[in-house]
Amino acid sequence: MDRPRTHTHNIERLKAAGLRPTRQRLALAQLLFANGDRHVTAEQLHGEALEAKVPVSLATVYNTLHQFTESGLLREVVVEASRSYFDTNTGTHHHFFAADSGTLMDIPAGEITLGDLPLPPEGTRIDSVEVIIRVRRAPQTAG
Amino acid sequence: MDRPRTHTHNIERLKAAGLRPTRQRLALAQLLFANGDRHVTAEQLHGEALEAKVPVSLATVYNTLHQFTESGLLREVVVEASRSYFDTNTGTHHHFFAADSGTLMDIPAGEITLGDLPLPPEGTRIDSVEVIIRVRRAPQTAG
DNA sequence: GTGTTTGCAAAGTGTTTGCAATTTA
DNA sequence: TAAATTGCAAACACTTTGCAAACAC
Repeated sequence: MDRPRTHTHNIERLKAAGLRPTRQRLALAQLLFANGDRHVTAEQLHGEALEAKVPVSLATVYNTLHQFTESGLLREVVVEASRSYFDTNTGTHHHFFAADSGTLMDIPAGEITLGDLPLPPEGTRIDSVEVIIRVRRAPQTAG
Repeated sequence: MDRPRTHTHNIERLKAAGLRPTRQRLALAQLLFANGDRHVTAEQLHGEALEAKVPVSLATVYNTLHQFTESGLLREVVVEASRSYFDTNTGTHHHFFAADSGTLMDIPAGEITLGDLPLPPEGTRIDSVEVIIRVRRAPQTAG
């Protein structure tokens, strides 16, 4: 009972998304939404759930991440061919990605100015625009 | 002998990259670089090679794509969590991506204006900046 | 000849799926 | 109780790897 507000909030959140607030989904929502914006992989979240003494199967974590994404609670970010990242920030924004460490960092939309966009190919319309700035450990500031 | 120039060119290209111009690598280079900019997946390229009566194993296609990428002959584009795309255009540019059809299209760097970029996180430096514009089949121009 | 490259088939990774048991409403 | 959800384990797609045979120089 030490965080009734967040708990209640998450129940609302799930209900609003049309998802039954099950023990597993609530626990995952807790991990995802309790502390601000996060970027997680399925494995990561699964690990955290187990640490938090919430036994959830990896399959359920995957299912839940996808359900959350479909409901607009999460956004999927594709930066690595191998892993999928899920971002709790669903608004328009961009990312720094450090392949070294597998770390994603948000860049608020306002920090990048995009001029006019080119017209999309015939018969299509723009769905989203994302800027990915790949960074690497700086060897040294100077030689 | 119907395209000695391209053939020779590709031999040079491979040698310059420090790769032995083997039958397989030459054939793949032919498919990749003969007709302007391309975006291919390993499976696609493998299929094309077989069609062109050049028996290459999928493993070799993967190896070759990676060797080409390491040598700077190709660039890898990450837009889908499942597949890897390889782009023969290694210069700075951006992409339209139609998830529907799995189609990637180049956007010349000049067609997108990026204002000042935010400072990269402490201890890192910017490696690349890419804009991905996701598009979808337009339902209709108007309702 | 000698070292590189190929190709097969097996192994690996992250992810998805089928289905019985469990849980929610 | 009916319908949704879970979890296991098996199945999956894509990719990588080990090693003997084939090839390039």
